[in-house]
Amino acid sequence: MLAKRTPLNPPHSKLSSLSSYTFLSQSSTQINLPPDAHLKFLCLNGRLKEALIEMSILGTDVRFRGYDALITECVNRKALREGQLVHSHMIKTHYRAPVYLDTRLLIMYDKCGKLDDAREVFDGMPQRNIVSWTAMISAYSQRGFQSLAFGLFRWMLRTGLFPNEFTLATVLACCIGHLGLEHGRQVHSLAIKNNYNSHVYVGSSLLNMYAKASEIHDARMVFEFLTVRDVVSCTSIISGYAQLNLDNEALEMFRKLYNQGMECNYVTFASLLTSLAGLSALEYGKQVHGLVIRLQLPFYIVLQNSMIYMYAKCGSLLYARRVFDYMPERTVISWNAMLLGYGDHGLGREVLCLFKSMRDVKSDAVTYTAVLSGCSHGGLTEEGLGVFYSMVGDKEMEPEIGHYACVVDLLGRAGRIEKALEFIRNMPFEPSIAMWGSLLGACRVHGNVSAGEYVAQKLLSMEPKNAGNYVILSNIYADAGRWEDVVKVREMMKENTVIKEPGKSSINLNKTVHTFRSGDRSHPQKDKVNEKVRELYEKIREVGYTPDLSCVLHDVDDEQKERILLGHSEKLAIAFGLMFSSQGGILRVTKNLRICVDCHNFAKLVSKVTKRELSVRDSKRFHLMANGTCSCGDFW
DNA sequence: GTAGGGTTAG
Repeated sequence: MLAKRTPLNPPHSKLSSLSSYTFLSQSSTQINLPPDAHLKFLCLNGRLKEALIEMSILGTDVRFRGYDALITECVNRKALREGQLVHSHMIKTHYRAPVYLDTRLLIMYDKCGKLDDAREVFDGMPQRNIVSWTAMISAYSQRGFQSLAFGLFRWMLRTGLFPNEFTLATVLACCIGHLGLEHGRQVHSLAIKNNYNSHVYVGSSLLNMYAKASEIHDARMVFEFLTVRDVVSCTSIISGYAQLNLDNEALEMFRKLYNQGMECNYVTFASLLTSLAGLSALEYGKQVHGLVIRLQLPFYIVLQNSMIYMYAKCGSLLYARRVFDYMPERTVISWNAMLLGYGDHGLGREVLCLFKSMRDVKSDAVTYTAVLSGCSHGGLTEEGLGVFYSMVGDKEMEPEIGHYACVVDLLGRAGRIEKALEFIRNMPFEPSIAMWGSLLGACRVHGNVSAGEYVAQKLLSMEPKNAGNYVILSNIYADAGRWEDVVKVREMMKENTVIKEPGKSSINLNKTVHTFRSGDRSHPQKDKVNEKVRELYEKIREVGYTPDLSCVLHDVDDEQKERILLGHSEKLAIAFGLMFSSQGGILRVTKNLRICVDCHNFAKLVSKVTKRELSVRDSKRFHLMANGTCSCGDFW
């Protein structure tokens, strides 16, 4: 109970020679405190000025400890004003600070958010050591000034100073992305030369640097060579996979390390949940949620955000919303994750309602992307356009190319294709692949052949190898009965040696992910599954299904085309789900590409004849199919 | 005294 103690003032003449002060506690018990502790006590109680008066009469050696104690307090409490007072006191009293104290001042300014003042201290230092350099490099790096940080590091090397493990870990963290990779490799060889390579801080910084530059094999190599692994290095490799969408690898890595007894914290789970979202692995997601509760991890916003995203991506909007509603505090990312979830499901009204209720946080570029694409997926054209023009009017948020792409999508979906083309002509960006791609889809839905040809020409010149674009153009010609042109599309495809990304669909049953590929011949149950597809095919033919042969661009007869269509991965996954799931529940299928028209028709009618709800998540959005109709309104 | 991993889109 130091708070109410009053220091006894010993005669000043004795101060400098004293190594401790005597205090009287409330209960009159005498205790001794060293002078730096006393100063700290004054500082803690808002009596900094008294502390500084006492400082003026202390001997040099004691003043060093006193200043150190005061600056430490200021750093801990991020007390800039007090820190500035201590600094000016040092100047006014002509105190010659050793390199240690100057470094502490530099750190104080940095921690109080005063980067320029930190640099001023750094520049004014008569001497600098490795700690001063590292602290300054770290200050720049942590505020995102990567090139300034790296420049300082190079300057340090030129002075002949050698980096320690702190410097290396810091500087590697600012070698981010492809541009940083070259620098990062040089720092890596420096680390090898100095035997810091397997240091756990340097190592995790290093493997993170490689992963962020998409060099995941190098990242893994660094991880394998670590002699000591801790929660950060383990999380780094998992999140490395997760950030590159290598979701299976992330999950496998987590499982392996978890079984080896790795320590997990909220960052580990946040990264893992991103991958589980990618895998639509709802059951695993729930298990992680349960584990987080069992471990009694506190409400870290980052983790809750990841949880919202996972539930939404796994089709459980109710759970996503529950997590969102229970959050004691939210960031813009929490709102964005929820908005994106509603948008993915085509719930435009919910998107707008949530957007209007945003409080305490400022919307960012992602918020607007989520709202605009949500309006588009929900068919709310005018509302979406209103949001876009409010952005244009609001000077604080300059629309980016992605926002313009959303508007093209909005107009296209509403059938206002000429308007969309005009919008593209007048916008301040070069049109992107995404814009032409969404317009081509609009031309198909609205049967606009001439615009479709124009758009396809633009798109194919930018992206000649993407098979999906040819398929949609073929659909457009087929719908118009222009069969000769369908043949031409097929020939164009051959000329361009198009590489078709293999279609893949998966379904989660009994806590196992079952994945099917187009024309799958390797699945152990393939015969039964094919039989089931055939059975469904016969049933839906009775309610009006005809196969859309324009979805097949192989040069084969119609019978063969039908066979190819029936082998599409989502049909296999749906059939498998119907065979092995319990009656009544919703079937959730995830596909890596955009669903084709034929599979879309197939799934809608299957939902009708089997009276089962189907959820197909493709690369664009969710399609919720029930009783023969789809939540996308046949537009995607 | 100085250090490493993280959540939302595309």
